[in-house]
Amino acid sequence: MSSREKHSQLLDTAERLFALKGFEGTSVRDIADEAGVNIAMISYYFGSKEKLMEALFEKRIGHIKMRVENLLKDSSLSSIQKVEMLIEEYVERVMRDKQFHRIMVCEQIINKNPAIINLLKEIKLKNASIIGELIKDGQKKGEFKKKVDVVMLLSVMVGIVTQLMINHDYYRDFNKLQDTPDPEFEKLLQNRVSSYIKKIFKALLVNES
Amino acid sequence: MSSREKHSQLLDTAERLFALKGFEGTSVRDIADEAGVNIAMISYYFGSKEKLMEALFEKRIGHIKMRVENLLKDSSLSSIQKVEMLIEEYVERVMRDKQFHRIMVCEQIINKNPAIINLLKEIKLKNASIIGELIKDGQKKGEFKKKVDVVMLLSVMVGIVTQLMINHDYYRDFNKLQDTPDPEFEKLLQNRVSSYIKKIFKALLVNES
Amino acid sequence: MSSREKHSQLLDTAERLFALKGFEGTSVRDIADEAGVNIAMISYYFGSKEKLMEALFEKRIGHIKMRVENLLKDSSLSSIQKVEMLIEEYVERVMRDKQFHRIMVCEQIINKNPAIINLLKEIKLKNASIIGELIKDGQKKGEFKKKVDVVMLLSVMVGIVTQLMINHDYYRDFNKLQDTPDPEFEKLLQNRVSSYIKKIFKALLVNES
Amino acid sequence: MSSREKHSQLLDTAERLFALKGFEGTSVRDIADEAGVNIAMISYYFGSKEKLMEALFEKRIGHIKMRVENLLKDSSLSSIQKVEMLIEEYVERVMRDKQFHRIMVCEQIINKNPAIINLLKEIKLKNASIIGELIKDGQKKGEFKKKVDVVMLLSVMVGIVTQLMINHDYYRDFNKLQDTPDPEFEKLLQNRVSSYIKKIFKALLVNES
DNA sequence: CATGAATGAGTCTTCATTCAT
DNA sequence: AATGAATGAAGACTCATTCAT
Repeated sequence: MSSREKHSQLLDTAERLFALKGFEGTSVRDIADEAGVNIAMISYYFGSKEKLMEALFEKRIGHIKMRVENLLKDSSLSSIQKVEMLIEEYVERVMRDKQFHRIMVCEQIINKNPAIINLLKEIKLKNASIIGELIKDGQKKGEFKKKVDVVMLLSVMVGIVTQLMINHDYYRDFNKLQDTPDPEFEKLLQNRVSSYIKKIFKALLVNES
Repeated sequence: MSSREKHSQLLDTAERLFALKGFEGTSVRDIADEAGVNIAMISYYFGSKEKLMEALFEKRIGHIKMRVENLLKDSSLSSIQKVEMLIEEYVERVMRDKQFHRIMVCEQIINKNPAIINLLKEIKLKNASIIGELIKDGQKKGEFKKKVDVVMLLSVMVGIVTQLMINHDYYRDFNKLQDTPDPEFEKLLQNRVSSYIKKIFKALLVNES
Repeated sequence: MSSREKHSQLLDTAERLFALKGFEGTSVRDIADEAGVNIAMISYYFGSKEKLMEALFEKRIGHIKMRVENLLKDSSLSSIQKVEMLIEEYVERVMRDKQFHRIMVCEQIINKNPAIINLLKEIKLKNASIIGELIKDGQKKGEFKKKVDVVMLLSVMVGIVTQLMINHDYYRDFNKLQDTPDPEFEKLLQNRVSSYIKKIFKALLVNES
Repeated sequence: MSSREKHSQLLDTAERLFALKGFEGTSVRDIADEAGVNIAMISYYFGSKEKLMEALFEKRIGHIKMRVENLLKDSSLSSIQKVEMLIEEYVERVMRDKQFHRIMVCEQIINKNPAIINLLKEIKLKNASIIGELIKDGQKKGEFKKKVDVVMLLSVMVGIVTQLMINHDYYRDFNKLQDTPDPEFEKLLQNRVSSYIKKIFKALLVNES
């Protein structure tokens, strides 16, 4: 196993275990053992357990950033179409990176590590401003309502997705979808969540006329 | 300090610290010290740190149960009114018991303690069935749409409230409400969240006609 | 073994091992094992390895303080007699507490622990001022020379005693005193050191007339 | 940086850090980093951390040897003059190589490394025999007293110098010499120490008549 | 019934050294 | 000859729990 591979193996294992047992509930020994790597490598590569966590956030945080630069420029799309694409992308991303999203939720609640808190604050502000731009654009075009609470809107989207990630298995049980194969259920849930959020956003954003 | 008082003091302190630093991040010594109680009392009263957590859940879990028994029977209210009252009550409850709600979110994600997991599953099923009844009632009366995804609906409500609890301070900053006094801001946020969820529920539930 | 005994046993063992292998060269496990005490007791009793060291200093530091309050008041003694008694007492004390004195010398040189550095500075200043008083008294009485460098004088005494403590075995070998029994040699060395320092002090202090 | 330079750089840095933090308190990584040299070089060049220390002693130990070969032969000088020159040289040497002297004192006290202990024993014996010769010479010439305790005499010199090296800053403070520039104070202290030791040696050695 | 004292297992981290290149 | 990467051992310390009183 090469240096790069070990590095990456450690990050992956850490992500899995942090999501499963929490940061404090996971020992560096657990991570090293499961990654098949010497325990000292964690300090060697990352400096400390905390820094390992930060490295994990830095690796994954790009996945959280709204990638809408191109979207914003595309004049062939209506504002609501842009918003819908954004929702789809976000839902897909969270469902794909469930483990990291779980870690992130807990970390926001417990907020101990200042480096991570800052990283998240930064991301949130950036996302809010991007969405804000998109909405202003829609307002100019007369597509969207005049008064829109951006943070509330984002909280709606993020909250719903997060909650359904948490209720993932429970949703399956309650709706008697245990026999649906995993990937199919994932797709189904993802679509439902997407379409729900879109519906909600329409109700909250679009001028009814 | 009497036995009852110590017991209660320990639970309160544990709740505060678990919400602040997480379960694993909080030591029984921290709890005992801050509660002004001998460390051995935690094992003595509750059996173990895990059992203390379970006791906390058992104490607070009533707060999570939807209290709709009376609501359901009241024939003077329309279904949508009942739903709105339910939303208001839930939002108020979460915002009041923020600390416990924080703990609960993390515990659902990390899910290590089976006793708690079962407790939560039970609660969720019960809540879903109660809401299910309410909705069926509304459907019979023709107020609500035919097809309603109950778990999705609950996830929308819970997700939004949770996310705004997490974003509490960030929401304040972003909307330049730092100067609004604490209790006033709490009330404001609570109202906004309530009215948003109500609006969303209407859009998802009510027959447009 | 009672609590007090363990406490004391740890201090004694620590003193022995610190004198033998230095502070950094001694592990808390070494100390605990040799003291026949659980390793966790060191943190439990003292807080940390450093605090254990500080406790050791606080216990022994009284031994270093010049105990001359009574001496100073005694008007039946001449100033030079007082100085001689002081020397005797100091030499005896250092030779008795060799282990601690060894630790102290190293700690002054390496000076890492600020608490100990301050303790030592304080002691040094106090000792210097006490000796200063004694000397001023002798000067008033015309017994001592006008110009006396107090710190230099103390350094002479402390330096000589320390050096002979260090050269203890070597002195024995060089002077072919291997066959002299331990306690006898100790006494002999102590007397020689005392009388040497007295002689030197006389030469440095007393008015030749 | 050439091989020689790295070698030398490592020795210098080690000397500085050992004097500052002690042998055990200094890690090979510290040394290598501060020397700007790869960590592996220490084992590579010297074999081990202990061997590095030994190399340091071998490099510096010449500085400790009394250099009196020429002095002894010079018939134009009186014995007491020779002794005085020797004292001056020694004081100057210690004050110049303070760092190494600090290390040496600690190493004598802790005595863990047998190689170094032997080296020091050898040096001490040699120094004692050289001084012994000088004294015997003075005795033959009738300049010195009959009975002289050589090791005691050396201990007096070494002890005083060492103690003033340790009390360096404290001496400055106590005598309100903080404003005297560094090199000037060094010179001043060196002169005072020299003259004190000379005075003492005279009192102990020279026949009063 | 209540508790101060005690403990062994576990935590993260650092260490000097070695090895493959 | 020289080194970046790697490692097992050891470091100090904290933990939840237990037990004698």
